[in-house]
Amino acid sequence: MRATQFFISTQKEAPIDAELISHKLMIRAGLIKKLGNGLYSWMPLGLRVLRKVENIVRDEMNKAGALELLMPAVQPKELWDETGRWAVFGPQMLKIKDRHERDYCFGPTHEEVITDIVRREINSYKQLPINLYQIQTKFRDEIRPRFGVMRAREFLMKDAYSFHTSFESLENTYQDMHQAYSNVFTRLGLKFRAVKADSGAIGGDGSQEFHVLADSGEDALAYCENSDYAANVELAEALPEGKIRGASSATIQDVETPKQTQCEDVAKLLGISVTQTVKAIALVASEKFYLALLRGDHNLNEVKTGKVLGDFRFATEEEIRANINCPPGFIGPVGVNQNVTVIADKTVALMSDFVCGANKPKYHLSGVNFGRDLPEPSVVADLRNVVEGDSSPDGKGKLSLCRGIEVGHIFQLRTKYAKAMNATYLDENGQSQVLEMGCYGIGVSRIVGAAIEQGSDEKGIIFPKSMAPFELVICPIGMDKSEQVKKIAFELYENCKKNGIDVLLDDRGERPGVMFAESDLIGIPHRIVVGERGLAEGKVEYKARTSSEAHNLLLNEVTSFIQSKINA
RNA sequence: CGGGGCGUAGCGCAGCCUGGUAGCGUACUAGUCUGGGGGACUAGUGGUCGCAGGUUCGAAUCCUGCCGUCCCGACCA
Repeated sequence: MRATQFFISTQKEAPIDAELISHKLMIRAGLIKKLGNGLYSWMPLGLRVLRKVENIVRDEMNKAGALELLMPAVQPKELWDETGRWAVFGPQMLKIKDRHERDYCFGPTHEEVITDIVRREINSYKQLPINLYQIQTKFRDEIRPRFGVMRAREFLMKDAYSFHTSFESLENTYQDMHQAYSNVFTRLGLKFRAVKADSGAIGGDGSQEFHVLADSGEDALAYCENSDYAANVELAEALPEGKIRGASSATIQDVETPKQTQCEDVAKLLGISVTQTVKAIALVASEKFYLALLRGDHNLNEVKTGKVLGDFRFATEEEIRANINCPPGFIGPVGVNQNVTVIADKTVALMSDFVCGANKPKYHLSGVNFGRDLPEPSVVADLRNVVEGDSSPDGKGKLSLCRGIEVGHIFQLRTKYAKAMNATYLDENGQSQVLEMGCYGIGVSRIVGAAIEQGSDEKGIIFPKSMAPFELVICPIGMDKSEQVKKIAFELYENCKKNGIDVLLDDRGERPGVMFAESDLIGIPHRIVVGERGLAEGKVEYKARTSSEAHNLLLNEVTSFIQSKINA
């Protein structure tokens, strides 16, 4: 591609509303343009990157035996009523009406549509298993779109759906998809990790997420250094230390804590470890008032808590005062009335001689013990987020934490959708059976942002070679002054093209600084500079995007050298 | 949806408090000089100051409402 026949529109300054480095650089490099909240146009340069990602995803899906199809983006309400998800998805689904006032949505996902296709077309066990996928635009009316294409409302997704006669068959395909996903992210050149995950609104039984590792990621991940255990913190099991509660030795007493409302401050005042304190979090679920007990240094895990209480919310200050007659900051589980249900994290349940709120302003209690000073908690469950150093649930060491960007998610849906939509087949015995189902998503457009989070420097984007918009840029210097430079640059360009190199010839006649700054900004991995200086010796200059040093190449070795770099 | 901020040229901003000629940087156009890391100079193009009301002789500026957008909390590829 010649730059004069292409469209490059870089900016020196990033828009003020861009927070993440990837968002800033994608705007500055002119890969995307914002149209509205969570809506982005992919400019020709950005689309080249997106297509490269898409093609790798497609290739690996095909290799794994999945079949590509394309379903409508707009879907009728009736299908969603069959599974009850018209209501469940709620405002996240963009609902629209046609001219006849019929209800439709712009598809946020396609379980219903694919299940409808399969129940009509698949009748026999002989046709199974089958794995169908598409790469298509989705729309989810996110509560808070942000970070450019990382959390856009409209985005490009690869979604695959498999159907089976047995759970065993589903597990096989699930493993195949797991491998295919690993292949995709490896080929893309990304540092990633597969983790156990919560299934969320999609539902089903087992699920795993694939995360690109980045400090800016929105998800916290826990993993074990000594084993392959890894899970989203939403799900990662938090084990208590030890198995039995220590004996009580202290007597319960009031301690004055005039200003200390947080466990850390109380611990500091008393000169004890924060791990000897217990915090009580007031929650309301189904109109009932709960106190959730956590160790002072632990945090409530809302996904886990939701599994215990169902839909819940934090209590308001008024509700707290009404139920325990005490302002927040000094509340605790001792001496509460019958309206209050105390639930405890597993770690708390094993604590003895602990410190907690006294249910009167400016006081805490120390030396508190279950069974003696207050009843055993009504429920003991895993309610907290794991922290660095917790024991790994597989018993093989300690957990570490890192952050990730979710770029893929695979689910074993089992019969959730097939049952709701009556998707059946006839087995070998002529019996009607419900289909087993799996589904597998990759956020194609998100991957571009995630890759930039992993690869950039002060000059701009450092794309992995798999996704760079061009593999090579040729920068002729003083092209309009030197016929020789121009001639050689064009010859090199033609030669590279002939050899299958994805090359950009910067024939705009820009000054060298501009060409260098822009090609670095957009992340082209390899650069050849053609100038009179080098040509006098029959040489051109090569520099890698990631290297600070350049070196000379003989003209006749350029294409083979670049090819070796690209294939390395 | 709750809390906070911001809407002035493609992008980044000043002007608003104290009402009276709409400005700066960058980008863009033309020319000259330049020519190995976003170069210099000169001359230009480009804005119904988010929208609608109101106050006023006069509103980017003051008041009211609406809309958009961003940040902090609950969703997801």
